[in-house]
Amino acid sequence: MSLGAKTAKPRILDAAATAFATHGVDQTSIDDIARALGATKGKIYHHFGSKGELVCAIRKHSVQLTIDRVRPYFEAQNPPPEKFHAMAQAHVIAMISELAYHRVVVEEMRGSGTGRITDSERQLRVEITTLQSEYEDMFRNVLAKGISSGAFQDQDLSVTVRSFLMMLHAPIYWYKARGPENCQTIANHLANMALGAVLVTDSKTCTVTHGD
Amino acid sequence: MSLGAKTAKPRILDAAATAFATHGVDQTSIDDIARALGATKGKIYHHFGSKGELVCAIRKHSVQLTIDRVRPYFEAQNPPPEKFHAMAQAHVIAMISELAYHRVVVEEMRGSGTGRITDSERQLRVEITTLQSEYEDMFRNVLAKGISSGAFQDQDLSVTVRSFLMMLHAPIYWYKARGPENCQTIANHLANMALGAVLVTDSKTCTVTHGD
DNA sequence: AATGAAACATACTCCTCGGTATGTTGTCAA
DNA sequence: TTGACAACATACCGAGGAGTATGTTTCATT
Repeated sequence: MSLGAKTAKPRILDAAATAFATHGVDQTSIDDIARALGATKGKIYHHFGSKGELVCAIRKHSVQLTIDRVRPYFEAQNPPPEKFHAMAQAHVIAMISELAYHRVVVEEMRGSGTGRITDSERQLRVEITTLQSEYEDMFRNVLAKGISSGAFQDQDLSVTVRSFLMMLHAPIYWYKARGPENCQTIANHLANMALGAVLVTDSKTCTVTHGD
Repeated sequence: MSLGAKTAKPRILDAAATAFATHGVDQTSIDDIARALGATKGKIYHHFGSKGELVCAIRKHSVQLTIDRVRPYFEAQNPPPEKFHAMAQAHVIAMISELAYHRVVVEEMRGSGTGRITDSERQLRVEITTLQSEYEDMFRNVLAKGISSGAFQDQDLSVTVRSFLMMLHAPIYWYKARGPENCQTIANHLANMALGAVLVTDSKTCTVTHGD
């Protein structure tokens, strides 16, 4: 298993992610997904224990995909600003490239899902949280080094990370494919904004000197 | 009506917003909200035609609250950077101050709600869209002037606005009240980041452009 | 006092949807 | 050939919840 040809499981994930991203998780029934697959509930429940497990599998896949795209730039030997910019750019490209999967993640950001959760779902939840921490830590690391070097502003790391990551998530809500080059443009645009958001700038220290 | 004492309608809105924000819209039944009010469905359905109408009312109120808080700073006579910073700060304070209402808005960002929509709900939807456009236009305006004056980067306005607004929404997901002064700190932090994201900075001109 | 409407409470309908139990088909090993 | 198991399809159940129909109380009006 897991060779070139797509087996049933990933195909289900794709269909589910697309449906969830389009109409929302709660508005999408298992039958809807099955119909999109040209199959029935039986197929889905044969591979996934519950709807919650399906959602979790999508979330995990989303985070994993993002990590895979960003990590190479994290491990490169560059000064913090360049490294940060490259990572941010990779993040946006990830968002755009697998739009459906990442949309589901954002929708489930509030907390609990369907109330009753199975054991394997609890397991998945932990793995997801771990992966997310691992991911955020990469950015935390770059930011910390940038702050030490004096390139980045010295402010609360948690707030900073969560904030600009939120900004880099933005394309999820409004991106419409308009050519592959458009994707690079947007990614660069957002990466620039994110970099500007964390950089120390002289024009900032002199412009906003009036107290609040 | 509409004097100091809260009438039934706003009280319902408050309870609904709180419940929706806590457990999610779809996971919250009308009975749940009624129970939180110490009442029954009858009360709610007497004041609102459907669950969708209730959600829309919350969304509209959320946008209106935000506009009311930001507009004063928009109308002040300041150079774009200062004005932008003040507006961003006001936005964050709005998010934090009426957390529940704004959470509902973000959750409903994907598009359609409950499938079947009544007439008055359709009406509300239009009003909400109008208000949102009006709100975004304030930022568009400031940005445009800042670009003309050379203070802000000349990039796609729509992308820029939606992106940093997303960042200013971030507290919705993680803010926990820890004193009133903490609110100001966070608001200033995020406003600084947003400003940095749009400002022209010399250190940024050496942006990286590796291929992908 | 009589009346009507507003402001709810109660009781019920109806349908969706997650989950399950069971039937059917293909495949592969012994 | 025949079991045995994976990989589904079909049929069904049961709970929860949106919406409604109708009763009940309060209150202002005439």
